[in-house]
Amino acid sequence: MLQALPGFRDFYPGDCARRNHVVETWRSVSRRYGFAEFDGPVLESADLYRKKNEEGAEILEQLYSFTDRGGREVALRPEMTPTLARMVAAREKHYRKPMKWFCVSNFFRHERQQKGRLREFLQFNADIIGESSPQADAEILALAIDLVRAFGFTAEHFVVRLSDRKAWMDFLQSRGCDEAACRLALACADKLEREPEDKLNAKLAPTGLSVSDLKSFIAAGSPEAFGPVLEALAARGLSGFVEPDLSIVRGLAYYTGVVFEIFDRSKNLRALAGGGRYDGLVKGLSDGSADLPAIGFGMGDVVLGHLIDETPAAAEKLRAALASHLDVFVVVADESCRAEALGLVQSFREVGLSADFPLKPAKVGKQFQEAEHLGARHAAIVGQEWPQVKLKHLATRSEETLDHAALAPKLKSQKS
RNA sequence: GUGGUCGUAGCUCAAUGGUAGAGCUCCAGGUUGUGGUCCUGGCUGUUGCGGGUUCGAGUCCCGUCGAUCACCCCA
Repeated sequence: MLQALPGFRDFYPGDCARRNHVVETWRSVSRRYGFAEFDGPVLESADLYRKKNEEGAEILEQLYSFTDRGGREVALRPEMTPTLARMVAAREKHYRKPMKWFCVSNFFRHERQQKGRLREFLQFNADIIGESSPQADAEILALAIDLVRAFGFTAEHFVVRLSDRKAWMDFLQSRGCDEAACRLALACADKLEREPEDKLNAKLAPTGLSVSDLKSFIAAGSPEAFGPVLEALAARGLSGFVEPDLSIVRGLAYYTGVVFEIFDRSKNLRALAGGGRYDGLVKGLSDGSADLPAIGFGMGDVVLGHLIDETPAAAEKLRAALASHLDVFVVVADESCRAEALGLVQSFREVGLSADFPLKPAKVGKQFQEAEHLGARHAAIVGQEWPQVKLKHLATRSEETLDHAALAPKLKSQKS
């Protein structure tokens, strides 16, 4: 039997409910922060991604690209930032600054899948464009923290590691590194925990630095630039979620200031989210037509899902959120009353209650079983008593008899 | 792209080279208009696919596809 492509997922009803819950959580927290949702096309010109990655970057290898029927080279989007930069550049003058935008979209990368990494995934992105102050940095960090907290995680489950590319560049330049040497040194700093010291020292040779130089810079701790950001987070009561950690450099070349990654405390998983300040990127991607400072981050659904599953508190919160809740199941106790039952079902649905009923004749006992399986709160029994109807509250097993016309208004008022 | 591990029912897994099984799910029943439990019965397999070794392969060998983990990389 044909199955889904490697790294692509089927969303059966349970998976879909889960995904929707994640998306709705992202959206509600973002709106609380005053961010506006946007989206762009799933398919873009391949040039959009080539422009940003001149030097044979991995991401171009991972592009789902093809030639469309019009002879254009196109690609499924592997990330949002180029699209965002394009959109911002096109209408930059129409929006007041700062622009606080977020999106929840699916992305595609043709790479070998493993834990926390698929070929198609959902990612939340949030950016503040047009504001360079540390207040914007703190706002983005606070959003990232509250986004994770909204799933039931606390400071014992995750941590935001905060670093600063500018501090790194200042340090490297003070040691005489040119641009290429800086890039090389940052790449090595990113691998300090993963590659043996002598190998890294060999790589670092052109920069005139050594592993111990990098380590002592990291050990020097928190640069002054963190001050305002940390204060703004402290004022929100969010200090406990952030740790200055200069060992975070992130792979991308375009970051210019604060960078951060969110990790689970057990460090079982790859980064839950990551981002930073990229003040030159909009200008670069728009060929100079718009020059705006920006900071943003992304959070994927795959690692987040793993962490939820591994954290009892979060898993329980998700389970509770997904518990099915049917307001009322209409039991057709007497088939001769099916028409009346249908009318009753419709009256529930028209006032906004969720209602279900058996599509074919079934014994009353089976119908109650069905009501249970569907997680119904009430059962309404339509039979010989019509126009009177018995209403049963399934959890308490209590019953009352009401006129059919009174049922929908009653349940509706109870619910609200 | 490189390497390790693993592919048996819808799901989770058994079966020394010797007749492919269990639990759960699902479906149907358990006679009068009331429940998640319980009882009975039933369905599903070219053991991922293709070769090979063997009297005989789910089991051993090769290939292939898929899954998974790591490397790489992480926008």
